[in-house]
Amino acid sequence: MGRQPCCDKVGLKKGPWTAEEDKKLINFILSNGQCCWRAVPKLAGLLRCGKSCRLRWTNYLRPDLKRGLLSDYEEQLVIDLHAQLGNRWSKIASHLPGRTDNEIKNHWNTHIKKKLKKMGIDPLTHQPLSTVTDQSHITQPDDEQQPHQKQDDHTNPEVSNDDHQSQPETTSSSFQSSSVTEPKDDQLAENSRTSTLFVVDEDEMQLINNGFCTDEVPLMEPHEINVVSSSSAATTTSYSSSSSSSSSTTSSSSSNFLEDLQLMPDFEWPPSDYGNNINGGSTTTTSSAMTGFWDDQADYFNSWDLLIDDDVDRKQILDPSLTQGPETVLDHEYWPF
DNA sequence: AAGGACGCCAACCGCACTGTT
DNA sequence: CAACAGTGCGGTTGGCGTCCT
Repeated sequence: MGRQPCCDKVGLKKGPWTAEEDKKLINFILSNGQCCWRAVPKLAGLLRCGKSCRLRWTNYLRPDLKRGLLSDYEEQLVIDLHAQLGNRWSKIASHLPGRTDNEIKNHWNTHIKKKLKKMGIDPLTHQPLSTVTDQSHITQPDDEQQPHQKQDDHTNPEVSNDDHQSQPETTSSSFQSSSVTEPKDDQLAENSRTSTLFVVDEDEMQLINNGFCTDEVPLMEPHEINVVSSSSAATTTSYSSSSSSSSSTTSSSSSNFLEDLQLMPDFEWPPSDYGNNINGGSTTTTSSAMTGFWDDQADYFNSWDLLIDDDVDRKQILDPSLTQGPETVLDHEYWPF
């Protein structure tokens, strides 16, 4: 039985998103939160499939995203996590605040892979290349084959949701980490306890263990969403078209987008409090940090009229008593459908 | 200066998983 | 329990920008 396509593709737009579309999507999620992605394009007036909307939001528009190249620390963390998790990018991303699986995946394929190869380490097995090739070409003639059996994990009935019992021995490589643990993952936790290479300090450890999961974070406050100015919204140029890998152009693509969307010239993005608190604490801390930011930026909402047309929606967002806290803005119960 | 090669990344595609009926 | 709907995830691709010749 073939799966039904996620949406009726006839008449739907594909390709890079325009500022206008971004605005509509932000506007809609701002008012209604994240739910029922299939319904989003219709309700938001977008000629996109829901999947595309979700992707655009999670990978690009979400305000808690970090932009720019991965830091050395993040990169090392990715390498380390990859040694344990394989190509499970979403899981890896869950350990890197503000990073998306797509971003990490891209970074892995474009930067880290090469780096490791240069260092004489096989990016697939995290073993020294010489010994790896001896072993790998026997069972994995294809250089790109996955050592961690990502797909098989899902289909193996003996494997639980977190499915790491199928982790091959190769994961206990020199890149094993002592710092990365997943509460639900006994096998990985066990591996982690026995490995030593990647050491982080306590704060980092706390950050990692608290699992600032990007997938858990989308509870965002409306004030976190940059407002599209009428001028930038008028353009039909795709922001993504300016993206590039070089550091200079990366900033131009990523931050240009944010800059373009900013309405208030002195608006700090991301809020310094936000970042500091994230780096220093748990998701709970983050939440309170966000609340603090929320308070600080209360006046900011006065300029939202161009984004939110519906007064009621705005009141719900602006009035904490109506929202019962910022998070409720995205509460699914808010959805009238 | 021109154009081909390469690198990068946003977005798409399709399968898998999970929850609901 | 099967069928279906919704969503998540990872692999792949298209297009743009930069580099190199």
